[in-house]
Amino acid sequence: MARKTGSHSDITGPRIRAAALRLFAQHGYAAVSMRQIAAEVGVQAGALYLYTPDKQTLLFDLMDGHMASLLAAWAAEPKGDGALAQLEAFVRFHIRYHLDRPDEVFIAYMELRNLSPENFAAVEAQRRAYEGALEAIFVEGRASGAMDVGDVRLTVMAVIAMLTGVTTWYRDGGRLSREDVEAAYWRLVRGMVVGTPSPP
Amino acid sequence: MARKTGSHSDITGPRIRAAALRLFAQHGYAAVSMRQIAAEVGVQAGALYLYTPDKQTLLFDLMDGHMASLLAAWAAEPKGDGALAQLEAFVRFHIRYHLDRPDEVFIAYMELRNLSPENFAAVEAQRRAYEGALEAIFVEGRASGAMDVGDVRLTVMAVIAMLTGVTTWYRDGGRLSREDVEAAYWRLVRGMVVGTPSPP
DNA sequence: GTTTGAATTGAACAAGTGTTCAGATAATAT
DNA sequence: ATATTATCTGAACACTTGTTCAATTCAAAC
Repeated sequence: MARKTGSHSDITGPRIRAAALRLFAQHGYAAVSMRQIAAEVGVQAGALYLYTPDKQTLLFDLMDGHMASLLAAWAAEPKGDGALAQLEAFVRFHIRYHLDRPDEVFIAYMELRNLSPENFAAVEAQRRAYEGALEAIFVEGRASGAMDVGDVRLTVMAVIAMLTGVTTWYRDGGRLSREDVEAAYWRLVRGMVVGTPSPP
Repeated sequence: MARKTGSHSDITGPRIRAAALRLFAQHGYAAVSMRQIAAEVGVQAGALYLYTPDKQTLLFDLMDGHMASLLAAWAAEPKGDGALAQLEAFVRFHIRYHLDRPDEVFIAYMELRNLSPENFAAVEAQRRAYEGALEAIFVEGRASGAMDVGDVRLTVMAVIAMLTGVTTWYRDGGRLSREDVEAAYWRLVRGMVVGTPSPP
């Protein structure tokens, strides 16, 4: 036997990416075999190569697609006026977007070392572009006097690490709602950049 | 030929752990073979099994040992009086300790999914104990009125994620000294928990 | 100098790896 | 109903995987 009934290229392609995403996130790129991905889709391993040239490209497409979507979504986000309003928008956007895509986020932060040098450079460039968006907000906030930012680069890295970490502990249906979480993180970030009353 | 000249059990054991640590951190547990570890030590793959029952235990020992050392080091750290002083001690300790052991930290946060269920539970318990140390500081800080902490658990996770993230970007000999970094992060954390002047 | 025992080799095992491809099948176009 | 083509199978390729173990070698004890 060969081709299954109801098989279509435009349905199998996305299913392969979805299966790879799930399995890579759960077990890690190196620990997942092409045969496992194929089994999840209900297809033989050879069929995967109709949709991806190799395993490495499969990983790269997932990460590259995720970063591109992230940048596009932030570009399309309504930002409000003033640096503080933009910072709040960034914080809430980042949390919302990341909580909606835990597998993509996990892969994008964990599988960088499994990318070939060229693929790594491409993903890294997108990551820096995203960090640049937050950096621009801090620069403007400092210029306008709305914020008291110390080292901009360090603050960017600190805030992003803090926000992204939400995916490691937040679970839907838990003690806190997503709105609770957004508000709590915004309160923390706000405290980080609006000068404290009197340093000791 | 068999046994090499100058080979000793008490020298090979640590060298195996060191090689495994380095390779696991660089390429990931699943991507590193026992033969690669053996080659790094200058020994045949079979010899590794004099020092570890299997690959999984090798990983677990590294992670378990790291968490145990971390807890012991924090317990031995001079903490000072008052919740704010203890928080500063925690921040500085965490950064210093983690910057000194980038490979251990990387493994402890990235290879959890490669642990067997029992081993995972053991490491997770130690992680929770460490988080508990920070949680206790926040609880005391709130009780004494020295801090304005919202959700304690969320704040614990946020601060630890933020601090641990320092290992992803800090490089010795770069623009900032370790003292700069410690001071900058402490400033940020302080702002997160000492009430801001006037919420909008 | 001989015996003893720990440390290590090197080969073997069965299973799994990513990838290729000729051939088989089913949907589509005629 | 027939021909065409995109889709998928199943087997094969050469190689790597974690782990075991009899045989070998070296260092220390006597």
